[in-house]
Amino acid sequence: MNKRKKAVVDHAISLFVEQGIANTSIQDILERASISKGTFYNYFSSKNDCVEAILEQARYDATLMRSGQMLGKDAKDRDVLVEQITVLLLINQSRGLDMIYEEILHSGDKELKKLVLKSRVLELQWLGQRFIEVFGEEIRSHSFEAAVIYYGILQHLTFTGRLMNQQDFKFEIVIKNALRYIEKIVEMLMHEQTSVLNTDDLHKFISSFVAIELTRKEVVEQLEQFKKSNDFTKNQQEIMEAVTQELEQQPIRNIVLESLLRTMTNEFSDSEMIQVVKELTSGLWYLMKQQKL
Amino acid sequence: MNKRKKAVVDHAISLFVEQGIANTSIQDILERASISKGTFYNYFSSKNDCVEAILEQARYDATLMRSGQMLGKDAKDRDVLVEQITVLLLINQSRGLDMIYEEILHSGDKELKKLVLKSRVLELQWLGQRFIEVFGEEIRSHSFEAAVIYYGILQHLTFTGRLMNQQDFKFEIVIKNALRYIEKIVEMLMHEQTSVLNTDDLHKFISSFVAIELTRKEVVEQLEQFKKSNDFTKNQQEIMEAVTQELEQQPIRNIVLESLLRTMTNEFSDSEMIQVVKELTSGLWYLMKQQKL
DNA sequence: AAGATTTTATACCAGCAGTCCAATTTTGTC
DNA sequence: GACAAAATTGGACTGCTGGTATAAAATCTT
Repeated sequence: MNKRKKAVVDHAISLFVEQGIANTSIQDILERASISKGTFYNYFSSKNDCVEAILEQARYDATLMRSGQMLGKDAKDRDVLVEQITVLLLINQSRGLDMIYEEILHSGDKELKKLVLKSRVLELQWLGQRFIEVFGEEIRSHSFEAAVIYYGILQHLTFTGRLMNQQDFKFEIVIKNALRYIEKIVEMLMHEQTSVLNTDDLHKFISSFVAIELTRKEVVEQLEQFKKSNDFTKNQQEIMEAVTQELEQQPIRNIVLESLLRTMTNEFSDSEMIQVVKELTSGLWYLMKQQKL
Repeated sequence: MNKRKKAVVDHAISLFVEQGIANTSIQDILERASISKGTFYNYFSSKNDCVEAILEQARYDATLMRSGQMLGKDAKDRDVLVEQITVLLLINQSRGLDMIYEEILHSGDKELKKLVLKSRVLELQWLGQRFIEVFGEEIRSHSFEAAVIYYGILQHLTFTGRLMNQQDFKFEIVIKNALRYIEKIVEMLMHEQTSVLNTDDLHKFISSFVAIELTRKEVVEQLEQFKKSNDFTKNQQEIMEAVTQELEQQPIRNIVLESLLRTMTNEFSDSEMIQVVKELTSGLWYLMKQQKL
């Protein structure tokens, strides 16, 4: 993204945080960013487009940060999980993004809503996955519901804390406490089988956000398609080749595939294909974690 | 309220539920309600005023319903609590009010936000109070935090359930499950003293929503009213007298008043007046902390 | 220096909330 | 039923919004 464009985005964020998205007019943005209307509409096709750029940027930063964070650490370690959640909440809060998310999520705009919803579902899924890693494979069938409950506790407590403009409000404590609560709740969920979210609906739901309809074969085909084009760097070609190879193995070595996917995402991060690549990898990731590869 | 005005409110609600508040123009309301612009602005001074009327109406209905519900029932009975929460959620959902609440709460409009916030805080306080009745006096200091957590769980689960447009989503089950979760959580809260919400801030916060409009004079008058009744114990009469005296001093010695208020709340804790007394004391507490006495 | 691109500044459109007001209809009262 | 008071209508008007269009100026490329 252009340097100046990025500056506009930053100014827009600060305005949105200060007075909400709906209450911020484009005129406001123009004045704060010291640009003309023409320039704004040269960068963004609409106000929504500007918000989308913000969300995009945030999601990009978050995934980048999180993937770097786990490297070489124990997936079973609760403290690592706490740290991961903390970091995410902190960067969201420091930028005021969580309030923006909430506003969009409860506003009328369907396009933006879908975007935020998508990242939230992915977030919940990620958390559910991490719960499985930390609490054990046996909670798998309740992991998503646990994640939903966990976020509920977290969000309401922080929201109320912020409302009370409590100075000594410490994220880390809430995160840790809630984690211990959720541990007990998961126990009860398993012991008494009292799920609320129907698992069938759940899979349908998640799939509608993640490209679950992908099968291994389809991914391979798509990668073959890609490779025909010549617009790729050597690195990009090689990593695609490696992924294809791994996908054609039986059984697939998850650890290897995981590593390759991470690298592939990195390798394409500056490319225009990044969106497509991300959908592919997240689809594969989902299949892998669901053991459906 | 006028019959016709009520019809307008109902039409407005249906539109707000269908397409959100922000996305509903006054023109839309005029057309659906088959009235002219002049009439609308004869009823309401603004669009916000119309929304406020809706909220007012809802709050009125809710309190009416809830007060009738408890008559002659055991305050300690968990099933009664479940029933109370269920009824409230059901009427809110059936009218689509909860979505309206959420939209307002996460929108930019400060006036409406304050209104919704107020009813939500009162709601939380009520729930906390009921938790004390059901789970026992010893959880008092954690009751509000428990209420916050409870609502968090409830809201997130129902939100996600609705998102998945799950047909077999049963409120009652969520409410019951969450109640058992909260039981465990309260246990942990008490056992390990890991509150997140600072109690001092909490009192300030709640007080800012309850009985702000109280002035010192009004409190004194109300206490005088009380003292005319003979239904009080000697202790209760004496503490009321002491509070009155202190309030008539200039300047008021905060430390003394604080102490007296605490004692008064204690002394009335078993009385039916406890709610009124609490409103009085929290109002005073707020004034005191705001140095407006 | 010439040409391409970006930026600016402004005028313009339609839709919005809200005001104002004269004309009309409904309603209450005798 | 007559008549005054009150409620309702509907349109003109203001000022703001998001968004379009465009000619002139500034900046970048080569």
